[in-house]
Amino acid sequence: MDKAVLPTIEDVAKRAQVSTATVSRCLNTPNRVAESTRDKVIAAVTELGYSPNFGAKALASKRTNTYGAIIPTMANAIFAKGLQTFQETLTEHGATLLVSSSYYNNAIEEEQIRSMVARGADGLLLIGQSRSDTIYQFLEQQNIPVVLAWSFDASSKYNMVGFDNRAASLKLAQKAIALGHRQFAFLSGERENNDRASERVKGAQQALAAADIDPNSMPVIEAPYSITEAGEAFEQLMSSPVKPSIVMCGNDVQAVGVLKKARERGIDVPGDVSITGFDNLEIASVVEPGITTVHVPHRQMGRKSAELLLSDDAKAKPSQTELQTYLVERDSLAAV
Amino acid sequence: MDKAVLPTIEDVAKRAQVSTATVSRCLNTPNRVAESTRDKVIAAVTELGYSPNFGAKALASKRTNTYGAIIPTMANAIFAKGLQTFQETLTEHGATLLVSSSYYNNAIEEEQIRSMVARGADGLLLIGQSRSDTIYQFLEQQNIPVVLAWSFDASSKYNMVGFDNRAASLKLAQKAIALGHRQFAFLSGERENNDRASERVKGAQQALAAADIDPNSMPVIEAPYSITEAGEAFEQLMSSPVKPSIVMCGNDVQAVGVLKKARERGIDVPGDVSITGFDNLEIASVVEPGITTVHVPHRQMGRKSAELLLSDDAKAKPSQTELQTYLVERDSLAAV
DNA sequence: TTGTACGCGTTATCAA
DNA sequence: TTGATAACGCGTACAA
Repeated sequence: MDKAVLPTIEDVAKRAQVSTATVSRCLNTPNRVAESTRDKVIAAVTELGYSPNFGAKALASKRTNTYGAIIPTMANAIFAKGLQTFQETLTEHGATLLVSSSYYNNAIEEEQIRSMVARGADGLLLIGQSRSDTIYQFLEQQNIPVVLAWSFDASSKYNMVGFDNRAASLKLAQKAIALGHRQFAFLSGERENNDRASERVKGAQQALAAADIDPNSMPVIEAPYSITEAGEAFEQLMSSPVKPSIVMCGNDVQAVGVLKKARERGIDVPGDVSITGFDNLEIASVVEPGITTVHVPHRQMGRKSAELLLSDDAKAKPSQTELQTYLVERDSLAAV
Repeated sequence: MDKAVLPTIEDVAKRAQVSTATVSRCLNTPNRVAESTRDKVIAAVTELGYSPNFGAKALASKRTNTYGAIIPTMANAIFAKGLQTFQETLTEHGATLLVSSSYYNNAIEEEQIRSMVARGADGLLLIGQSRSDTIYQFLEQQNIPVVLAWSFDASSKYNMVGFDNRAASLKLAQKAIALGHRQFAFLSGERENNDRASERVKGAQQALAAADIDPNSMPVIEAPYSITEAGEAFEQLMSSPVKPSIVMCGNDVQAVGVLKKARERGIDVPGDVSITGFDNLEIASVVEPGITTVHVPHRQMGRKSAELLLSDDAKAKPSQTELQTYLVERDSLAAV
């Protein structure tokens, strides 16, 4: 069976006895059409089951009404959750979502950006701000609205919807210091090209410095955001001559990995060592003990990003929206 | 600043001193072009930074090289994981992914399907098989290749890449029966328009019947796939006069919710009650005790679905691919 | 192997 | 408020 021949705008025009221009106006700017003719056209449209050809529309209008999101990976729940509301908001406004992933790799991300632009994306959601000048230039040349999310920088020349990773991590570290911790270790995500990860480490270092603890006394070790690899990193950390009283983790997945490994090794949490996470994923709330962490408004970020992209403001002067985080205290962090 | 004027195929043609037809051939069927001219064209393309206009290409070729996935929600990790590999596979083949979500609602899904078709999707990934005849007819009329995933039905007239939910659940129930359980309860996801959920319940019922246990002795209660709501459902289940020795859950999220609530109520797992999950998410492996569950090949499903859609087979005779599941035994299920 | 020329289905400009 | 018509940029017969 051949692909059924779909009705075109011309078929509708003939049936409604108007011009194609009128049909087009009916669909796009209905208030510029007399009600009587509008009714005729709408009738013809429904009778024929007409729906405008996407390619033709894109070609003529130079807009696709689709927006792209390039995230490190959907397998990380924080991005999946944010993406979900991003898509919801787009859908509410009749727009469509294109998705691809960068695997925390700048070169791949750059490729995806170019590909999405070539696909006619009307705007882009990107994560964080560390990428090459080349690609920023490219985006400016193409004049594609962009929103950078999950990070925040008030002085950025781009649209941002995010939160202050450093400040949040600093607050968490201060809490630990107040509980008497002095010997810190940080299990971070890979920091190259990941400003969220590096800011979280810096926040902890800053808290230590402010409390007159040498920031260099805190070993920083990197591992992927995976339960097993975080567990291995934890063993490495604990095999050091001076054992930490607290291990701060780059996110909740790592924290849970550390907790699991600690359990296997008979290390009591928080008796022998305290653990903190980041993100406030469900997983942090169901383990025993619950992970003390930072709540991040992932869903809000998705929504605000979409709204910004859909508004015309995104093309005008850049806007920075800072969202708030807060501490979630559970039992994995205790007084030393 | 206006949107920069992008180079067209004509600009490339002039620069390379060939016709636009040759440029087009160079890009789409390079083997039909002499190497020497090909080099000239490619040089011109890179010098100008040319990239074909998406709308024009779609209009002329009647293809968008874009595929749509409509899933219940990305917030459920199983779909996020499957979607991730689906997208990876598309990207490997130079195709792009459109995403939207149905919230387990048939009417919304139908709307999304129509929208994606209108957007020129070359193929669609859908979850499960329970939907209206109307929409199946629509898909056939439009002659859009479709793959139904996460379910399996060898007799389907559509492409399927999935697994036997009923058989997997049956196996799990049999294991429990072998361990001496007789008093079952089932905490299911909402079964309306969700064949995966209803098949899982049926599998358990079938196992009971086969063991001469009255399937009606197993209360079935529905709850959303959420930790807190599963916990509430569990309380309801435990307030019944005859308490179950085992609660089988529709998925791991529910199982974890039940476990958490049990802990709060001082109910020992598996001492007082056994729990089983479904999906083998990470979350099932990090709680204490670990959740006995069924491993589902989510990533494989994503990949196979994409491959099928990208191959021309998807348009030809429907193909059914059954993937295998297996039991993951942990400590939440024990002898009674 | 290459070029000419038309068609794809809309939107948008301009006149009426 | 409506209609005629020229773009929009590419693919692809068909011809050379």
